[in-house]
Amino acid sequence: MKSYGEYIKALRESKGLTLRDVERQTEVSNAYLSQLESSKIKQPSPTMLYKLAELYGVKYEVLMEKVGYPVPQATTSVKSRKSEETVLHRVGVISKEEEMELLEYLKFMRGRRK
Amino acid sequence: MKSYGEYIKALRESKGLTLRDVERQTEVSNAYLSQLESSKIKQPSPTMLYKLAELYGVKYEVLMEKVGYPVPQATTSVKSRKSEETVLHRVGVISKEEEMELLEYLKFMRGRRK
DNA sequence: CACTTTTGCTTGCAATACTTAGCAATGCTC
DNA sequence: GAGCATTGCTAAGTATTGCAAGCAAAAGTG
Repeated sequence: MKSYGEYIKALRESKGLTLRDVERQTEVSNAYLSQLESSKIKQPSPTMLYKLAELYGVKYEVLMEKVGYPVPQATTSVKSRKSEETVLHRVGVISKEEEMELLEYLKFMRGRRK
Repeated sequence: MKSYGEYIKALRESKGLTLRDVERQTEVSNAYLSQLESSKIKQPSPTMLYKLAELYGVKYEVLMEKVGYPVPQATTSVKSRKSEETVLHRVGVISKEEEMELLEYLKFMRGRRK
């Protein structure tokens, strides 16, 4: 498996850009870019990856994955979509009584706010 | 806008977990968790956020966004969730603020009952 | 060839993520 | 109430991110 460094280096070169070109357009120092391309940085920040993704025209998630971060939509294989985000799922099982009470409270909240 | 710290703190408390409970289940030190909950860490790593998202049953992207990282699908604020057939959804779209408050209230409800 | 500019890279250095150790306050058990 | 465990938190330490400065090799330019 290719290191993420080789990957982003290939991207840059395919666009015919120098490290300093990229520095100008992304505000990331050429020194740091160089370290990135040789995979010397273990955990580059998402912000950095985003800037590069934008400039190179690749998906942000792809870089995230290359670096080894967990990626939202597990592009890799099957992800059980079990944890759909619903408020109910977040707080765990809710009894009927609790549910009723929460609904009451939500109603109250909304009435109050307006 | 509520800080990300308050948000994840509310999540933990709504589940009735202590910092050391979370430490055991996520391998993240309770000291660090405490710092996270008071937003003392400016850029917590995606890996950390992922662990918390898993444990708390929240979408990874939501935490990423709260922290201020770019998110693949720039889903800002309200975001209508896909209509799940949960009671809360029947009531309509729930904003982040409302969600926060509901979590608080659920915590209160549960504490009261025992 | 001289001389300048451009290129990728390395070397400190400040900032900060994350941990281990330990504290004060609260809660439990007898 | 004494003794012990649990709670959240801070302090101090280590490691890593990201930058500014500067270097040697390569590439113009005359």
